[in-house]
Amino acid sequence: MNDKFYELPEEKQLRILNAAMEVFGLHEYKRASTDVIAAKAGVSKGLLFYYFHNKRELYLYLYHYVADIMKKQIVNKEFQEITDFYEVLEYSAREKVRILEKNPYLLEFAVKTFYSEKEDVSGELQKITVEQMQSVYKEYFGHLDLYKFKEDADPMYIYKMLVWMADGYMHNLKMNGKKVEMKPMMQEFQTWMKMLKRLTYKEDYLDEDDRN
Amino acid sequence: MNDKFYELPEEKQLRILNAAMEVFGLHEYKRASTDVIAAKAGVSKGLLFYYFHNKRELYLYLYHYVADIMKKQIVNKEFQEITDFYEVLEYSAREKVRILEKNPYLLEFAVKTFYSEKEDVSGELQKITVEQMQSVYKEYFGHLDLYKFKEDADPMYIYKMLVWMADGYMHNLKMNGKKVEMKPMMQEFQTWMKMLKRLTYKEDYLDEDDRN
DNA sequence: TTCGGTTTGACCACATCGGTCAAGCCTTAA
DNA sequence: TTAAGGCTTGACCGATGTGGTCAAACCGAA
Repeated sequence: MNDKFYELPEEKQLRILNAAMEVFGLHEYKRASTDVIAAKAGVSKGLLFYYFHNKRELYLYLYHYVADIMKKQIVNKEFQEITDFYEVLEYSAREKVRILEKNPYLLEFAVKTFYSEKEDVSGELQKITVEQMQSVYKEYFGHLDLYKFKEDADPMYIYKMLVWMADGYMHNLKMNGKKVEMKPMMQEFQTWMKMLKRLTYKEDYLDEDDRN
Repeated sequence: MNDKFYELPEEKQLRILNAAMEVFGLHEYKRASTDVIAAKAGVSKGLLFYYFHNKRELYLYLYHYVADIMKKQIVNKEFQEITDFYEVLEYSAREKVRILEKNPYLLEFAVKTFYSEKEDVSGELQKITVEQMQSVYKEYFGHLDLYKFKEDADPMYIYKMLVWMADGYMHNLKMNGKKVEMKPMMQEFQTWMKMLKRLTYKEDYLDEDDRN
């Protein structure tokens, strides 16, 4: 890509990036039209190709951009200092939702990126995602107080359950044409967590208000 | 559509239907190519349009076909006679998975059908799905022993949680490029249900082996 | 006023796709 | 053996949409 892109006013960069995220998020790679992206960004197609020499380059840049945002937000100081499993989950859930509110099409883009066939871009992407998943897992479980769990409760498993539920929950919203909003989603998420905590923690580590 | 289609040998009907399910499941409506469908079915494009006069008709037929399969399997005699919430869930889960094993692309088709924009087909579909959802809900909850639940446990809510988890679980599989298989999925599902049962049923209605 | 980088959008060659149809194939019946 | 008629083919077409190009216009600084 053309490094001049970075010298654009941030507002213009964002207009282009967000437009691209929206279109790539709404359609699969091949049908995501550069014409539409340029139009949504309020910019000529020529300019788009001036900064990103071709569609593939734009897509890949976008991918790294999105991945960076998410990683930076989640793996930060505050995060490292929390040692309770459920507190970490709640914290990072909150952060994630905050990002989604700021970048409305980030979610769609991520979903399409993971679930579509990717075609042209396939090889390169597959590698990145797997690596990143593992690194996130490590980050999550490295420094946690796992002794609070009952013997027969596998934290990794609990974690996955919650992820699946969140995933399914969002799909359900989309199916009904609703937007992904912070408040109700966090409320759901907290209900689930409370329940699971009560189920999986040893008696000693349950607070008074966990119990009802 | 041309009623002659029904007079084809079933094997040929299925070849066409399955090919269409695969292609519509893999790509969104507009990019699902009739050329490819015909090729996968081992049939000329001309023949495809001889039986289904246009793409839209084929798609709509396929939708009803799939919906029928699922409904027939789930809402049957055996089903009506089960009155325990969790037994019903397990039964219908097992049935659903059995169907998925028989029709490998049914799942993909269903997912695309619910989540894609549908464009041309939109209006008609939206109505069908909503109605069907409600009818399934009624079917599910109409004749169940809901008194077994603790006061603060909402069965509908539990049901939704399980649906979300299953949804998320399958997406997770797909993300890792794995197939949706019966055994591990049912195992997961049963673990979830056991846990939820222990949490949500009144003490009196828990069997001995629910408790560990 | 000039100059160089930035921005435009008409333009192109190409690919894809839904749908058609004249022609062939094959079974059936006389 | 032949004629009829329905089933099946696939080359073909017009329409649409696409990524990418480029000469020209624009514009701020010197």
